[in-house]
Amino acid sequence: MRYSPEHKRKTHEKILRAAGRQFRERGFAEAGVASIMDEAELTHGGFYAHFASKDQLIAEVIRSGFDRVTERFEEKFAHLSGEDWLREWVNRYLGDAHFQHTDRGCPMPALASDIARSGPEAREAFTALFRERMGRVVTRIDAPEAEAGRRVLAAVSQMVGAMTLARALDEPLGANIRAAAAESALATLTGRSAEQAATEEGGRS
Amino acid sequence: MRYSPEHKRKTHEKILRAAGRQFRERGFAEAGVASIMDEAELTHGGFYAHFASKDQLIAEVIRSGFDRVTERFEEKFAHLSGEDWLREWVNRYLGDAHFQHTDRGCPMPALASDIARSGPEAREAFTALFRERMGRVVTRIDAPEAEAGRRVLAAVSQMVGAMTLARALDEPLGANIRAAAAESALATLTGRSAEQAATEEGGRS
DNA sequence: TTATTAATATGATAATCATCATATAAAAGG
DNA sequence: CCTTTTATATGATGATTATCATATTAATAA
Repeated sequence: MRYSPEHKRKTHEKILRAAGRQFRERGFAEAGVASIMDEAELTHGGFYAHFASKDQLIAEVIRSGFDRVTERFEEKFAHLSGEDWLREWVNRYLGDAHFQHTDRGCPMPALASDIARSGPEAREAFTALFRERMGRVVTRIDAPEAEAGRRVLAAVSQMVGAMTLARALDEPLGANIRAAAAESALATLTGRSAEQAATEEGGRS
Repeated sequence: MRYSPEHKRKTHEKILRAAGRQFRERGFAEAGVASIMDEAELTHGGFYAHFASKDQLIAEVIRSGFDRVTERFEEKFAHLSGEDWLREWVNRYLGDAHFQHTDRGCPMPALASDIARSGPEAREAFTALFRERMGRVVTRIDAPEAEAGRRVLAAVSQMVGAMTLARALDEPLGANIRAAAAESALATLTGRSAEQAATEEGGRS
C-alpha cells in the first residue's frame, strides 16, 4: 500500500506509544513485539519495516521521551513559580493519580531496574533524557547551580525510590512512604530541614 | 537416589541461592528455570520436585530474605552505635562495592519494579521483608517512634532510588547521584538539614 | 545382598518469543 | 486505467520458555 506521505510516520508513532505504555506496565522483557503491534492495531510482521530489532525499539521509545510524559505533567502547574512550583511538582509526582497509572507515568519508577540491565544504547538514551529533565528543575531552585544540582539529584532519587517501593508494597505502607518522601523531598529542594517544612506545611493547611 | 536426610534441604537452598543471584542480575522474567538449575548444578527437570512453579520460587526467594543479605551487610559495622552506625549504613549502602554487585546486593534497587508487577504472594512476602528491615533501623534513631519511622522511610526511599538510578545512568552522573543522596539521607536520619550535615562532614574529613 | 524408595536426570510438550521471507493490497505516477 | 511502489499482512522459522511424564540411580531397609 502506498499511503499518504505521513501514513508511515503516524504508524511509527503509534507503535512507539503502544510500546511505551506496555514497557512501563509489564517491563521490557515481558512486553512482546506481537502484543505491542496488536495494541497499535497492526500485525506482528510489519514491525521490522519500522525497527531493526526490539532493542532498537526500546532505545527509540526512551529517546522519544515516552510520549512527552514530562511535558504533559508539567503543563498542569506551568502557571506556578518558585516554591509553589516545586511543591506542586513533588506532591503531584508522589500523588495518587501518578501512583495508580504506572503505564502513563514517569518511566523511572517503572523501568529503572530494567534499563540498568539493558545495553549501552538504552542507557545512553536514558542518561540524556534524565539530564534534560533534571535541567528543567534546577532552574527553579533558588541556590547556586552546583548546590541546586545536588538538591535536585537528592530529591529525585527520593521521589523515584518512594514511588517504586510504594508500588511494590502493600497498603498502607506505600502511602506512608509517599507521604514521608514528599515532605522530605520538598525540604531538600528548598534547603530547609524536614522538621521546618513539616511545621510550615501543617500551619498552612 | 535416596540421599542422606539433609541432602534435599541443601539442594533446595542451593536452588534458592542461585535463583536469588540470577533474579537480581537479570530480573524475574529473564532468569529462566533452566539457567537457575544449571547454576545450582542440577538439571532443569528436577526443579518441580522442589517448587510447584516459578512464581512459588520467586515468593520463596523473597521470603528467605535473599540469602540473608541484610544480616551479612550489617555485620560489617555491628560494632558501631548511634550516629556512627547510621552513617556507615548509608555510606556503605551507597558505596562502590554495593553499586558494582547488583547480584549480591540489596534486592530493592535490583527488583522493586519487578515486584510491583508480580502477584500478591510476592508482594506480601516483600512487604514483610521490608517491614522487618526497616524495624532494624528505626531503633537506631534518636527520636520518637513515629518520627523515626518517617525518617527511615524517607531515607530508604532516597537510598533505593539513588542506587537504582545510578545503575541505569552513565558515569559520572551515577556517582554524583549516590554522593548527593548519601549526604541528604544521613541528614534526614539525624534530623539535621543537609547543609548542616555537609558542613560537619566536610569539617570531619 | 537385594528390594525399595525417593531424589535427580532425560527427554518431550505446547506455548511463546524475536525475526524474516513472501504475499497482498493501496495509492501515487504515468 | 494500469503499472509501480511500498506499507502492511500472512505465515513460517528456530530458539527458548515453563511444565510434566518417565527413566535412572543412589542410599537406606530388609
